[in-house]
Amino acid sequence: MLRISKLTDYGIVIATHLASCGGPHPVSDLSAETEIPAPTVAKVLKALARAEVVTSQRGARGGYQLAHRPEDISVVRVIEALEGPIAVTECVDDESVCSHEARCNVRANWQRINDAVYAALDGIKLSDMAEPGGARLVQLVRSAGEANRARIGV
Amino acid sequence: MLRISKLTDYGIVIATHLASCGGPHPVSDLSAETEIPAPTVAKVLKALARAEVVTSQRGARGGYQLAHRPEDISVVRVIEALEGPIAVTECVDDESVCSHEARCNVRANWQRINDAVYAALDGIKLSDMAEPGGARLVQLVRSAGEANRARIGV
DNA sequence: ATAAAGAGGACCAATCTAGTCTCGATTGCT
DNA sequence: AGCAATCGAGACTAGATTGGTCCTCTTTAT
Ligand code: SF4
Ligand code: SF4
Repeated sequence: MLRISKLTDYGIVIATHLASCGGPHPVSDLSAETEIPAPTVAKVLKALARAEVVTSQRGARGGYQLAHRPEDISVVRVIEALEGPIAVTECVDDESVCSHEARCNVRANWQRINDAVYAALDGIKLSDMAEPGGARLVQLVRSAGEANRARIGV
Repeated sequence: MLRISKLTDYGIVIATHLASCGGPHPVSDLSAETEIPAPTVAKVLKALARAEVVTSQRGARGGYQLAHRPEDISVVRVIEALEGPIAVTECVDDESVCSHEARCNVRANWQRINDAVYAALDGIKLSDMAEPGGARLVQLVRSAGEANRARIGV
């Protein structure tokens, strides 16, 4: 598990699609192109628009397009737009409080892990997701592996 | 979001606690020491025992203890024991299938991201969680940040 | 004016989660 | 042998979350 919600997943798929084709796309087109039901596409895009990940144009010949360049939008932006701040544990989230916070001694470490996950996802931009090869992503995975090996080597 | 479940969190807390004190601990003790309700502690430990993260000893003066050395158990072991394989998206999971898999063009990239997350979490051992300072964890976070910066620099 | 689009939000069914409880099987101790 | 401590398996519930649909209203190009 440790899964992003399905709607968030759709958000990435749609945003990535928008990254590859320019101009404003109405929901109907995006639904056809991504094979995701139109009402769902609409729901996702409304959330993305509120978070200013995409911009909308109403009326005839309107639709959605990215609010910034694909290389300036990270997957974190999309995830946070759809399911709130990244927080692997409850104590890391500002909104909620865990009743054990006061005397939990793994809390500080979770904060660090959360930062690491955030940084990793923030390093991945929509432009990276748009290339099927994912050349840049390979770098990232390798870095994570190195961190792992470095740790073991200590 | 992108949160581990609360039971999993407890699993880490309990396992980390076991990492710092040796001998077999009965549920009642662990409950008192971690301030987690006993039935819940029991539920978590049963799952961990099934996954062979901890071993159990029944009868009087029995209890639970780690099945391996703390430095040989990563947080991934605990997470997977409690909520199944790490799978940020549906398509990465072997069990379930996403209906878009055939023509989804971000799928391959999610697989890479998933690998990165897995590697990062696998690099963190219970022994790391047990030190409040988390000296080794700093390394990891730094690595992730570097990967990010490297990516931007490209 | 009209038709094409998005905005906002209500709504529902299905699933998942957290947590409790009961009963039965082991096992050390005396 | 008997007893009390302790784990094992799993049923069960209430509440939260998720995925998905639908309706009404506003905006805007032509
Ligand atoms: S304070 Fe401890 S128990 Fe509470 S959410 Fe954080 S890590 Fe988990
Ligand atoms: S195949 Fe595409 S839409 Fe389906 S789970 Fe994977 S990334 Fe998401």
